[in-house]
Amino acid sequence: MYDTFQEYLDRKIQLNNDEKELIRSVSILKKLRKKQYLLQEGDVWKYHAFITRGCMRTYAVDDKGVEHIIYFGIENWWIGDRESLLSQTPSRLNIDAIEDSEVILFTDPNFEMICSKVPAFRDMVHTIISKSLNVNQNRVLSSISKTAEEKYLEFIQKYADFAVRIPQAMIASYLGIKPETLSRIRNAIARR
Amino acid sequence: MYDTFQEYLDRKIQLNNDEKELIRSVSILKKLRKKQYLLQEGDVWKYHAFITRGCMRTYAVDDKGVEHIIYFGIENWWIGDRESLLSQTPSRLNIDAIEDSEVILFTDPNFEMICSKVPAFRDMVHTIISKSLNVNQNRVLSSISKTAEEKYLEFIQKYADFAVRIPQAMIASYLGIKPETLSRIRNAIARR
DNA sequence: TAATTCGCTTGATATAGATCAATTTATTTA
DNA sequence: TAAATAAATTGATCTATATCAAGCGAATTA
Repeated sequence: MYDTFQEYLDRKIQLNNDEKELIRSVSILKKLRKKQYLLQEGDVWKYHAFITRGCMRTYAVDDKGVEHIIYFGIENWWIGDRESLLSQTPSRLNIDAIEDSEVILFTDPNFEMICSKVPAFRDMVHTIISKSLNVNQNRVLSSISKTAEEKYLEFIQKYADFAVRIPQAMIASYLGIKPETLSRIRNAIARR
Repeated sequence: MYDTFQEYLDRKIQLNNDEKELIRSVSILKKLRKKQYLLQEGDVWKYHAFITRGCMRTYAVDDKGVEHIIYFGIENWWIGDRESLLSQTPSRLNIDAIEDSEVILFTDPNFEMICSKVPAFRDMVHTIISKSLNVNQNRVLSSISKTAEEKYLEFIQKYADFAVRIPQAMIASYLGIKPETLSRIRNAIARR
Protein backbone atom coordinates (compact mmCIF):
# COMPACT_ATOMS: atom_id res chain seq x y z
CA MET A 1 0.00 0.00 0.00
CA TYR A 2 2.81 2.41 0.81
CA ASP A 3 4.49 1.30 -2.42
CA THR A 4 2.01 3.28 -4.47
CA PHE A 5 3.07 6.43 -2.69
CA GLN A 6 6.77 5.61 -2.90
CA GLU A 7 6.45 5.06 -6.63
CA TYR A 8 4.62 8.36 -6.91
CA LEU A 9 7.45 10.12 -5.10
CA ASP A 10 10.06 8.38 -7.23
CA ARG A 11 8.33 9.60 -10.35
CA LYS A 12 8.25 13.19 -9.08
CA ILE A 13 11.47 13.74 -7.18
CA GLN A 14 14.81 12.22 -6.27
CA LEU A 15 15.30 11.35 -2.64
CA ASN A 16 18.06 9.62 -0.74
CA ASN A 17 17.23 6.70 1.55
CA ASP A 18 17.24 8.80 4.72
CA GLU A 19 14.71 11.15 3.22
CA LYS A 20 12.54 8.29 2.00
CA GLU A 21 12.65 6.74 5.43
CA LEU A 22 11.86 10.04 7.12
CA ILE A 23 8.72 10.39 5.04
CA ARG A 24 7.72 6.78 5.50
CA SER A 25 8.24 6.95 9.25
CA VAL A 26 5.52 9.55 9.75
CA SER A 27 3.00 8.20 7.27
CA ILE A 28 -0.29 6.87 8.58
CA LEU A 29 -2.03 4.19 6.54
CA LYS A 30 -5.78 4.12 6.58
CA LYS A 31 -8.34 1.94 4.85
CA LEU A 32 -11.80 3.17 4.05
CA ARG A 33 -14.81 1.17 3.05
CA LYS A 34 -17.16 2.45 0.42
CA LYS A 35 -19.27 5.30 1.87
CA GLN A 36 -16.96 5.74 4.85
CA TYR A 37 -16.14 9.32 5.77
CA LEU A 38 -12.60 10.62 5.85
CA LEU A 39 -13.84 14.03 6.92
CA GLN A 40 -17.26 15.04 8.10
CA GLU A 41 -18.77 18.51 8.05
CA GLY A 42 -18.14 20.28 11.33
CA ASP A 43 -14.89 18.49 12.05
CA VAL A 44 -11.53 20.21 11.70
CA TRP A 45 -9.29 18.70 9.05
CA LYS A 46 -5.84 17.92 10.41
CA TYR A 47 -4.02 16.10 7.63
CA HIS A 48 -2.51 15.93 4.22
CA ALA A 49 -3.97 12.87 2.54
CA PHE A 50 -2.79 10.90 -0.45
CA ILE A 51 -4.99 8.26 -2.09
CA THR A 52 -3.20 4.99 -2.86
CA ARG A 53 -6.24 3.01 -3.93
CA GLY A 54 -9.89 3.62 -4.67
CA CYS A 55 -11.97 6.63 -5.48
CA MET A 56 -13.14 9.45 -3.25
CA ARG A 57 -15.06 12.70 -3.36
CA THR A 58 -15.28 16.02 -1.54
CA TYR A 59 -18.68 17.66 -1.30
CA ALA A 60 -20.78 20.22 0.53
CA VAL A 61 -24.40 19.77 1.56
CA ASP A 62 -26.64 22.81 1.13
CA ASP A 63 -29.51 23.92 3.38
CA LYS A 64 -31.94 21.86 1.29
CA GLY A 65 -29.86 18.76 1.93
CA VAL A 66 -28.54 18.58 -1.62
CA GLU A 67 -24.97 17.38 -2.08
CA HIS A 68 -22.63 19.39 -4.28
CA ILE A 69 -19.46 17.56 -5.24
CA ILE A 70 -16.46 19.81 -5.74
CA TYR A 71 -13.73 17.23 -6.14
CA PHE A 72 -13.04 13.64 -7.13
CA GLY A 73 -9.79 11.89 -6.30
CA ILE A 74 -8.37 8.48 -7.22
CA GLU A 75 -5.03 6.68 -6.84
CA ASN A 76 -2.14 9.13 -6.83
CA TRP A 77 -4.26 12.17 -6.06
CA TRP A 78 -4.21 14.24 -2.90
CA ILE A 79 -7.40 15.06 -1.09
CA GLY A 80 -8.39 17.15 1.93
CA ASP A 81 -9.78 20.48 3.04
CA ARG A 82 -6.93 22.98 2.97
CA GLU A 83 -9.21 25.76 4.14
CA SER A 84 -10.15 23.97 7.33
CA LEU A 85 -6.55 22.87 7.83
CA LEU A 86 -5.14 26.34 7.31
CA SER A 87 -7.63 28.12 9.54
CA GLN A 88 -8.21 25.23 11.94
CA THR A 89 -11.93 25.89 11.75
CA PRO A 90 -14.73 23.33 11.34
CA SER A 91 -15.02 22.15 7.79
CA ARG A 92 -18.07 22.84 5.65
CA LEU A 93 -17.07 19.85 3.54
CA ASN A 94 -17.44 16.10 3.62
CA ILE A 95 -14.97 13.66 2.17
CA ASP A 96 -15.94 10.05 1.69
CA ALA A 97 -15.07 6.95 -0.26
CA ILE A 98 -16.94 6.15 -3.48
CA GLU A 99 -15.15 2.79 -3.62
CA ASP A 100 -13.24 0.88 -0.93
CA SER A 101 -10.12 2.98 -0.69
CA GLU A 102 -6.76 3.39 0.97
CA VAL A 103 -5.15 6.66 1.94
CA ILE A 104 -1.91 7.78 3.50
CA LEU A 105 -2.23 10.53 6.07
CA PHE A 106 0.37 12.98 7.30
CA THR A 107 -0.42 15.21 10.25
CA ASP A 108 0.16 18.85 9.38
CA PRO A 109 3.16 19.23 11.73
CA ASN A 110 4.79 16.14 10.24
CA PHE A 111 4.03 17.33 6.74
CA GLU A 112 5.60 20.71 7.50
CA MET A 113 8.58 18.95 9.01
CA ILE A 114 9.06 16.98 5.79
CA CYS A 115 8.70 20.14 3.73
CA SER A 116 11.36 21.91 5.75
CA LYS A 117 13.80 19.01 5.80
CA VAL A 118 13.28 17.89 2.22
CA PRO A 119 13.28 20.89 -0.14
CA ALA A 120 12.46 18.76 -3.17
CA PHE A 121 9.33 17.56 -1.42
CA ARG A 122 8.36 21.11 -0.53
CA ASP A 123 8.84 22.21 -4.12
CA MET A 124 6.76 19.29 -5.34
CA VAL A 125 3.95 20.26 -3.01
CA HIS A 126 4.04 23.84 -4.19
CA THR A 127 3.93 22.74 -7.77
CA ILE A 128 0.89 20.61 -7.04
CA ILE A 129 -0.94 23.45 -5.32
CA SER A 130 -0.05 25.83 -8.08
CA LYS A 131 -1.36 23.48 -10.75
CA SER A 132 -4.40 22.80 -8.68
CA LEU A 133 -5.11 26.52 -8.69
CA ASN A 134 -4.91 26.50 -12.49
CA VAL A 135 -7.30 23.57 -12.69
CA ASN A 136 -9.78 25.33 -10.46
CA GLN A 137 -9.54 28.55 -12.43
CA ASN A 138 -10.27 26.65 -15.61
CA ARG A 139 -13.19 24.99 -13.93
CA VAL A 140 -14.57 28.38 -12.92
CA LEU A 141 -14.22 29.51 -16.51
CA SER A 142 -16.03 26.45 -17.82
CA SER A 143 -18.76 26.79 -15.28
CA ILE A 144 -19.52 30.41 -16.22
CA SER A 145 -19.11 29.99 -19.97
CA LYS A 146 -20.23 26.53 -21.04
CA THR A 147 -23.54 24.73 -21.49
CA ALA A 148 -24.36 21.60 -19.53
CA GLU A 149 -23.49 19.40 -22.51
CA GLU A 150 -20.18 21.15 -23.08
CA LYS A 151 -19.28 20.77 -19.43
CA TYR A 152 -20.06 17.07 -19.57
CA LEU A 153 -18.03 16.48 -22.71
CA GLU A 154 -15.11 18.37 -21.22
CA PHE A 155 -15.37 16.29 -18.06
CA ILE A 156 -15.32 12.87 -19.72
CA GLN A 157 -12.53 13.96 -22.03
CA LYS A 158 -10.43 15.43 -19.23
CA TYR A 159 -11.06 12.63 -16.76
CA ALA A 160 -11.54 9.72 -19.15
CA ASP A 161 -9.54 7.44 -16.86
CA PHE A 162 -11.89 7.60 -13.91
CA ALA A 163 -15.13 9.06 -15.31
CA VAL A 164 -16.38 5.51 -15.86
CA ARG A 165 -15.88 4.63 -12.20
CA ILE A 166 -18.16 7.36 -10.97
CA PRO A 167 -21.96 7.08 -10.76
CA GLN A 168 -23.69 9.37 -13.22
CA ALA A 169 -25.57 11.22 -10.54
CA MET A 170 -22.29 12.19 -8.93
CA ILE A 171 -20.90 13.47 -12.20
CA ALA A 172 -24.06 15.54 -12.57
CA SER A 173 -23.54 16.93 -9.08
CA TYR A 174 -19.94 17.84 -9.91
CA LEU A 175 -21.07 19.62 -13.06
CA GLY A 176 -23.82 21.50 -11.28
CA ILE A 177 -26.67 19.90 -13.21
CA LYS A 178 -29.44 17.45 -12.33
CA PRO A 179 -29.10 13.68 -12.90
CA GLU A 180 -32.15 13.75 -15.19
CA THR A 181 -30.54 16.43 -17.30
CA LEU A 182 -27.29 14.48 -17.57
CA SER A 183 -29.22 11.39 -18.57
CA ARG A 184 -30.94 13.32 -21.36
CA ILE A 185 -27.67 14.87 -22.50
CA ARG A 186 -26.04 11.45 -22.75
CA ASN A 187 -29.02 10.17 -24.64
CA ALA A 188 -28.84 13.09 -27.07
CA ILE A 189 -25.11 12.54 -27.61
CA ALA A 190 -25.59 8.79 -28.16
CA ARG A 191 -28.26 9.22 -30.82
CA ARG A 192 -26.07 11.22 -33.21
CA MET B 1 4.01 54.03 -6.37
CA TYR B 2 6.48 51.50 -5.02
CA ASP B 3 5.46 52.61 -1.51
CA THR B 4 2.18 50.77 -1.83
CA PHE B 5 4.03 47.52 -2.42
CA GLN B 6 6.57 48.19 0.33
CA GLU B 7 3.75 48.82 2.78
CA TYR B 8 2.09 45.62 1.63
CA LEU B 9 5.30 43.69 2.29
CA ASP B 10 5.76 45.36 5.68
CA ARG B 11 2.28 44.28 6.65
CA LYS B 12 2.95 40.67 5.62
CA ILE B 13 6.54 39.92 6.51
CA GLN B 14 9.63 41.27 8.23
CA LEU B 15 12.57 42.06 5.99
CA ASN B 16 15.93 43.65 6.61
CA ASN B 17 17.08 46.55 4.47
CA ASP B 18 19.19 44.40 2.15
CA GLU B 19 16.25 42.18 1.40
CA LYS B 20 13.98 45.15 0.81
CA GLU B 21 16.53 46.65 -1.53
CA LEU B 22 16.99 43.37 -3.36
CA ILE B 23 13.30 43.18 -4.09
CA ARG B 24 13.07 46.84 -5.04
CA SER B 25 16.04 46.58 -7.36
CA VAL B 26 14.33 44.08 -9.68
CA SER B 27 10.85 45.60 -9.64
CA ILE B 28 9.51 47.06 -12.85
CA LEU B 29 6.94 49.85 -12.55
CA LYS B 30 4.30 50.10 -15.21
CA LYS B 31 1.36 52.43 -15.71
CA LEU B 32 -1.71 51.37 -17.59
CA ARG B 33 -4.47 53.52 -18.95
CA LYS B 34 -8.05 52.40 -18.74
CA LYS B 35 -8.67 49.62 -21.30
CA GLN B 36 -4.96 49.03 -21.83
CA TYR B 37 -3.88 45.37 -21.99
CA LEU B 38 -1.36 43.93 -19.59
CA LEU B 39 -1.66 40.56 -21.29
CA GLN B 40 -3.32 39.69 -24.55
CA GLU B 41 -4.57 36.28 -25.63
CA GLY B 42 -1.91 34.41 -27.56
CA ASP B 43 1.00 36.06 -25.77
CA VAL B 44 3.06 34.19 -23.20
CA TRP B 45 2.86 35.65 -19.71
CA LYS B 46 6.32 36.25 -18.26
CA TYR B 47 5.75 38.02 -14.96
CA HIS B 48 4.45 38.18 -11.46
CA ALA B 49 2.37 41.35 -11.24
CA PHE B 50 1.22 43.32 -8.23
CA ILE B 51 -1.38 46.07 -8.56
CA THR B 52 -0.50 49.27 -6.67
CA ARG B 53 -3.32 51.41 -8.00
CA GLY B 54 -6.48 50.98 -10.03
CA CYS B 55 -8.67 48.07 -10.99
CA MET B 56 -8.06 45.27 -13.45
CA ARG B 57 -9.65 42.12 -14.78
CA THR B 58 -8.70 38.78 -16.29
CA TYR B 59 -11.02 37.29 -18.87
CA ALA B 60 -11.36 34.80 -21.71
CA VAL B 61 -13.19 35.39 -24.96
CA ASP B 62 -15.23 32.47 -26.29
CA ASP B 63 -15.76 31.45 -29.91
CA LYS B 64 -18.86 33.64 -30.08
CA GLY B 65 -16.79 36.65 -29.03
CA VAL B 66 -18.33 36.82 -25.57
CA GLU B 67 -16.05 37.86 -22.71
CA HIS B 68 -16.00 35.79 -19.53
CA ILE B 69 -14.34 37.49 -16.58
CA ILE B 70 -12.63 35.11 -14.19
CA TYR B 71 -10.84 37.58 -11.93
CA PHE B 72 -10.90 41.16 -10.69
CA GLY B 73 -7.91 42.75 -8.98
CA ILE B 74 -7.39 46.08 -7.25
CA GLU B 75 -4.66 47.74 -5.16
CA ASN B 76 -2.70 45.15 -3.20
CA TRP B 77 -3.81 42.20 -5.28
CA TRP B 78 -1.66 40.08 -7.53
CA ILE B 79 -2.71 39.37 -11.09
CA GLY B 80 -1.41 37.28 -13.98
CA ASP B 81 -1.76 33.98 -15.80
CA ARG B 82 0.12 31.38 -13.81
CA GLU B 83 -0.82 28.67 -16.28
CA SER B 84 0.83 30.44 -19.19
CA LEU B 85 3.79 31.37 -17.00
CA LEU B 86 4.29 27.85 -15.73
CA SER B 87 4.00 26.14 -19.09
CA GLN B 88 5.37 29.01 -21.16
CA THR B 89 2.55 28.54 -23.63
CA PRO B 90 0.39 31.21 -25.25
CA SER B 91 -2.26 32.47 -22.89
CA ARG B 92 -5.95 31.97 -23.52
CA LEU B 93 -6.59 34.95 -21.25
CA ASN B 94 -6.62 38.70 -21.49
CA ILE B 95 -5.76 41.06 -18.68
CA ASP B 96 -6.64 44.71 -18.96
CA ALA B 97 -7.24 47.80 -16.88
CA ILE B 98 -10.79 48.74 -15.87
CA GLU B 99 -9.45 52.01 -14.45
CA ASP B 100 -6.13 53.81 -15.00
CA SER B 101 -3.83 51.55 -13.02
CA GLU B 102 -0.29 50.96 -11.87
CA VAL B 103 1.40 47.61 -11.50
CA ILE B 104 4.75 46.31 -10.37
CA LEU B 105 6.20 43.53 -12.48
CA PHE B 106 8.80 40.94 -11.59
CA THR B 107 10.21 38.70 -14.27
CA ASP B 108 9.85 35.04 -13.33
CA PRO B 109 13.62 34.49 -12.91
CA ASN B 110 13.87 37.54 -10.65
CA PHE B 111 10.83 36.43 -8.72
CA GLU B 112 12.31 32.96 -8.24
CA MET B 113 15.57 34.57 -7.19
CA ILE B 114 13.76 36.58 -4.52
CA CYS B 115 11.92 33.46 -3.35
CA SER B 116 15.14 31.54 -2.97
CA LYS B 117 17.06 34.33 -1.25
CA VAL B 118 14.23 35.53 0.97
CA PRO B 119 12.44 32.59 2.59
CA ALA B 120 9.86 34.80 4.22
CA PHE B 121 8.90 36.11 0.80
CA ARG B 122 8.67 32.59 -0.58
CA ASP B 123 6.44 31.54 2.30
CA MET B 124 4.24 34.58 1.77
CA VAL B 125 3.83 33.69 -1.88
CA HIS B 126 2.90 30.12 -1.04
CA THR B 127 0.36 31.30 1.47
CA ILE B 128 -1.19 33.56 -1.15
CA ILE B 129 -1.41 30.77 -3.70
CA SER B 130 -2.82 28.40 -1.15
CA LYS B 131 -5.52 30.87 -0.11
CA SER B 132 -6.20 31.64 -3.71
CA LEU B 133 -6.88 27.96 -4.27
CA ASN B 134 -9.40 28.04 -1.42
CA VAL B 135 -11.10 31.09 -2.89
CA ASN B 136 -11.40 29.38 -6.25
CA GLN B 137 -12.74 26.19 -4.73
CA ASN B 138 -15.38 28.19 -2.93
CA ARG B 139 -16.23 29.94 -6.14
CA VAL B 140 -16.67 26.61 -7.89
CA LEU B 141 -18.98 25.52 -5.09
CA SER B 142 -21.06 28.68 -5.35
CA SER B 143 -21.25 28.40 -9.08
CA ILE B 144 -22.59 24.85 -9.00
CA SER B 145 -24.91 25.31 -6.04
CA LYS B 146 -26.31 28.85 -5.98
CA THR B 147 -28.91 30.77 -7.93
CA ALA B 148 -27.98 33.90 -9.86
CA GLU B 149 -29.35 36.10 -7.10
CA GLU B 150 -27.46 34.23 -4.40
CA LYS B 151 -24.25 34.52 -6.39
CA TYR B 152 -24.75 38.26 -6.77
CA LEU B 153 -25.48 38.80 -3.08
CA GLU B 154 -22.42 36.78 -2.14
CA PHE B 155 -20.31 38.80 -4.54
CA ILE B 156 -21.28 42.24 -3.25
CA GLN B 157 -20.96 41.08 0.31
CA LYS B 158 -17.58 39.47 -0.25
CA TYR B 159 -16.18 42.25 -2.40
CA ALA B 160 -18.06 45.21 -0.97
CA ASP B 161 -14.95 47.37 -1.16
CA PHE B 162 -14.56 47.25 -4.91
CA ALA B 163 -17.90 45.96 -6.22
CA VAL B 164 -19.02 49.58 -6.61
CA ARG B 165 -16.06 50.38 -8.86
CA ILE B 166 -16.96 47.72 -11.40
CA PRO B 167 -19.52 48.18 -14.18
CA GLN B 168 -22.58 46.00 -13.67
CA ALA B 169 -22.15 44.20 -16.96
CA MET B 170 -18.70 43.04 -15.83
CA ILE B 171 -20.05 41.76 -12.55
CA ALA B 172 -22.64 39.83 -14.53
CA SER B 173 -19.90 38.36 -16.69
CA TYR B 174 -17.93 37.33 -13.60
CA LEU B 175 -21.03 35.64 -12.16
CA GLY B 176 -21.82 33.85 -15.39
CA ILE B 177 -25.15 35.59 -15.96
CA LYS B 178 -26.41 38.14 -18.50
CA PRO B 179 -26.41 41.90 -17.78
CA GLU B 180 -30.19 42.00 -18.26
CA THR B 181 -30.63 39.30 -15.67
CA LEU B 182 -28.42 41.11 -13.18
CA SER B 183 -30.36 44.30 -13.75
CA ARG B 184 -33.62 42.48 -12.99
CA ILE B 185 -32.14 40.82 -9.93
CA ARG B 186 -31.00 44.16 -8.54
CA ASN B 187 -34.41 45.58 -9.25
CA ALA B 188 -36.10 42.72 -7.42
CA ILE B 189 -33.79 43.11 -4.43
CA ALA B 190 -34.36 46.88 -4.29
CA ARG B 191 -38.16 46.64 -4.27
CA ARG B 192 -38.36 44.62 -1.05
C1' DT C 1 -23.65 72.37 -26.18
C1' DA C 2 -24.99 69.08 -29.43
C1' DA C 3 -24.00 64.57 -30.84
C1' DT C 4 -22.51 60.20 -29.87
C1' DT C 5 -21.55 56.44 -27.26
C1' DC C 6 -22.01 53.56 -23.32
C1' DG C 7 -24.22 51.42 -19.46
C1' DC C 8 -28.35 50.17 -17.73
C1' DT C 9 -33.28 49.19 -17.73
C1' DT C 10 -37.59 47.28 -19.31
C1' DG C 11 -40.78 44.40 -22.03
C1' DA C 12 -41.97 40.38 -24.82
C1' DT C 13 -40.77 35.96 -25.88
C1' DA C 14 -37.83 31.74 -26.15
C1' DT C 15 -35.29 27.95 -24.16
C1' DA C 16 -32.10 25.21 -21.32
C1' DG C 17 -32.42 22.94 -17.57
C1' DA C 18 -35.29 21.89 -13.24
C1' DT C 19 -38.93 19.53 -11.07
C1' DC C 20 -42.13 15.89 -10.20
C1' DA C 21 -43.65 11.36 -10.98
C1' DA C 22 -43.58 6.88 -12.89
C1' DT C 23 -40.82 3.03 -14.85
C1' DT C 24 -37.06 0.33 -15.96
C1' DT C 25 -32.56 -1.43 -15.11
C1' DA C 26 -28.67 -2.50 -12.26
C1' DT C 27 -26.60 -3.48 -7.89
C1' DT C 28 -26.71 -5.03 -3.07
C1' DT C 29 -27.96 -7.74 0.40
C1' DA C 30 -30.42 -11.37 2.75
C1' DT D 1 -31.11 -16.34 -6.38
C1' DA D 2 -34.87 -13.72 -4.77
C1' DA D 3 -35.97 -9.54 -2.61
C1' DA D 4 -34.77 -5.09 -1.66
C1' DT D 5 -32.54 -1.04 -2.69
C1' DA D 6 -30.28 2.17 -5.49
C1' DA D 7 -29.29 4.22 -10.04
C1' DA D 8 -30.73 5.63 -14.41
C1' DT D 9 -34.29 6.67 -17.83
C1' DT D 10 -38.35 8.82 -19.69
C1' DG D 11 -42.40 11.86 -19.97
C1' DA D 12 -45.01 16.00 -18.73
C1' DT D 13 -44.72 20.34 -17.07
C1' DC D 14 -42.64 24.39 -14.93
C1' DT D 15 -39.29 28.15 -14.13
C1' DA D 16 -35.05 30.72 -14.04
C1' DT D 17 -32.41 32.76 -17.07
C1' DA D 18 -31.37 33.95 -22.00
C1' DT D 19 -32.42 36.40 -26.06
C1' DC D 20 -33.95 40.12 -28.84
C1' DA D 21 -35.40 44.68 -29.25
C1' DA D 22 -36.39 49.24 -27.84
C1' DG D 23 -35.70 53.20 -24.90
C1' DC D 24 -33.48 56.17 -21.42
C1' DG D 25 -30.09 58.76 -18.91
C1' DA D 26 -25.28 59.80 -17.95
C1' DA D 27 -20.86 60.37 -19.51
C1' DT D 28 -17.59 61.32 -23.36
C1' DT D 29 -16.40 63.41 -27.40
C1' DA D 30 -16.90 66.47 -31.40
